Amino acid sequence: MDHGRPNLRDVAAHANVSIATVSHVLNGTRLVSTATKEKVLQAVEELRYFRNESARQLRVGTSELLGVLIVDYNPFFMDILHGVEKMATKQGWKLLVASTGEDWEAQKELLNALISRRVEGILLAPVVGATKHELQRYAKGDIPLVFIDRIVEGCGIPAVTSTNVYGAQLAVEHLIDHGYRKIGVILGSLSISSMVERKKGYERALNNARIDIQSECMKVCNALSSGGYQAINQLLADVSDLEAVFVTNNLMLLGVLKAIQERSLRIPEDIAVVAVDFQPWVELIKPSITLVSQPAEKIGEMAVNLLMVQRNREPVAEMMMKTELIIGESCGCRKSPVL
Amino acid sequence: MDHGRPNLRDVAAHANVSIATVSHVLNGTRLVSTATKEKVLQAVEELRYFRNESARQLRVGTSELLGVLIVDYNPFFMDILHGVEKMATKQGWKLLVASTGEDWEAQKELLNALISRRVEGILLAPVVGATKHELQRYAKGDIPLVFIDRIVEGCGIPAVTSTNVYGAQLAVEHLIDHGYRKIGVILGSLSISSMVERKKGYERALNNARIDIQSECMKVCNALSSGGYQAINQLLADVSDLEAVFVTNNLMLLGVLKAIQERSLRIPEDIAVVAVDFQPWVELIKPSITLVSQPAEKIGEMAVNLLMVQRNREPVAEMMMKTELIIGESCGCRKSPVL
DNA sequence: TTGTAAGCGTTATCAA
DNA sequence: TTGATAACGCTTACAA
Repeated sequence: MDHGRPNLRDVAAHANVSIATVSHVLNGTRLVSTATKEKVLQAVEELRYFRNESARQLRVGTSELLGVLIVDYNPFFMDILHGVEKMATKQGWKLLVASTGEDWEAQKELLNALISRRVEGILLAPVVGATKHELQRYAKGDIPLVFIDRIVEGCGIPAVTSTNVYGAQLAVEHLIDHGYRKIGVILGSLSISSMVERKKGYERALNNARIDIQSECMKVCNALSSGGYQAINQLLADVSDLEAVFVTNNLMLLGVLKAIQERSLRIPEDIAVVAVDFQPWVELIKPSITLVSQPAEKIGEMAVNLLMVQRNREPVAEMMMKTELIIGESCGCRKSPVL
Repeated sequence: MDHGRPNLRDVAAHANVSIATVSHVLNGTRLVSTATKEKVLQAVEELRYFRNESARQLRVGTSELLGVLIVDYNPFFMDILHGVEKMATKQGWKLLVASTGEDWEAQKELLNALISRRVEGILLAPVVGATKHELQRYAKGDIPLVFIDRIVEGCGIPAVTSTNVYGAQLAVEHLIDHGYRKIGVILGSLSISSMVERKKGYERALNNARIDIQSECMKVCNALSSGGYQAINQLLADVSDLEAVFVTNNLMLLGVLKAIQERSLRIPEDIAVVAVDFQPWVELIKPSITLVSQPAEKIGEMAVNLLMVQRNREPVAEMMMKTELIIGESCGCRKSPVL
């Protein structure tokens, strides 16, 4: 019931041709004389005809929609979305976007909605609580699924992530090179693979340097600005001789810096800081923040590529994008003065 | 052709009931004995049945999709999207999101795609070059359209914006109250209503204070960080005795601050700064930036509300959300020290 | 309490 | 170069 909208039949009648001819003109799917072609196009214009996609989809089976489930609308996922849209557009696909808000039930409902719409593929940042078993059911379906940013191991779903362990290790080793020994780390929920990996990188760096890992140096909080704020305050309370801190995402960094400013601590003299995720604003902070940067946009692009590979029934696995350590001054390095 | 997927008929056969019964069970649309209900549900489970939305939509006419066309994936539109999703979810709608990248042709193509999918409504940040005439055609259709953030006047399309003129005026008047007379303004393209309005606010403030408006104090640039960077440099070159600058969005502010840092200018002693759009990071800048803040999330929520009002065929017009001046130190105000 | 069947607007296979 | 027509999978009047 397409509320009074013209359909192919209306256009056909208006142009005095058959319904099939109109369809073929619109799709360029067979030769039509220029005369009738023009008649049809004019009728389309006059009646303001717009094809009913759901009818087309029902007949032909392709939705030309890409489902993207992110966690929330934060800058990191925005960069990913940008990359995703760029690649999706090349296929003529549009984006069905939703945020799960780290809620497993919401994610389930959204996955079902996407499957019901027969999207061409699903990009998913799996949510805390996502269990292997339940996700495997979705992997079994004929809609290709690719994890972004995070992973749930052992459910055979390919993923695009970044070299989190290595990046974290690099960052913490850099702190160690500066001579710091009491190094704290602020982590989001450890049910999320990326956080587990960053923790592992932190531990490796300390182990390699034969520094004891102390549980009070490790704070787990909600991965938001507010969490970072609380965590750094706890860290400073619990570890009196804290020299440096590794902050594992951009949102938490905001809270950490806020708390440090409130306490009038100097960076890096009183406390050195290294964090994860580059965002343009960090260049403005004084001293500039040393960061492990992930190529978020590239992650988005690769995820769509991986999806396409998977649709061709080729075997695919995890793909890790290279992180990079961007040296600022917050670690203790001195920047050469600007000319 | 739903590639080997089970459909209602399969489920019905598997449960030994009619196709109608299955449909009714799934939709709770008529009384079914608990016995058969269970049989059906089990069949659904066993066959992993997922309703084909396009078939439902074809039959019933509703897509339960909301089209959202933003300009790009920047923090301001993210906040809007967050609000939009919140309200859309209450209706059970999903979001079809795309960015126009300020490209009129892309916007046209995207609008057509949304209409073809029979979305329940369209939220649109109209693009530079969007002419009244062409947009009116879309307004005539039966899909409700609401402008967000920006407006194209005289095409009878309702909009949710913010009090840009007033906000800008307030900001510039605040600078004037500090005694500044040489006040520059950095604007994005003037084909965008919000920028025109902020310009108007700037001019009003100067006029009210009987300050001459000088064309070299007004720089128009692309509304990105790079644009802000170039614009402030030009401004400083052209106006040797510049005292203050009003920056009309958050992205441009980034570039402006970067240039100011590079030149080692002090804020507010050498140049005072007031800008538009609050983002969390500005709290970390020293001195803190004085800002006109727009309630971006609320704009998104209201836009969906307006859409619904419009669907009920009630008359609707423009709706302006209140901006707020957040006083920082960059204008010359002294903040009381933190306890 | 359940079943039958028409029809939503396309595309694509025949046939002319 | 064009037309008639059978699906696609669902909802929903109407029957039983």
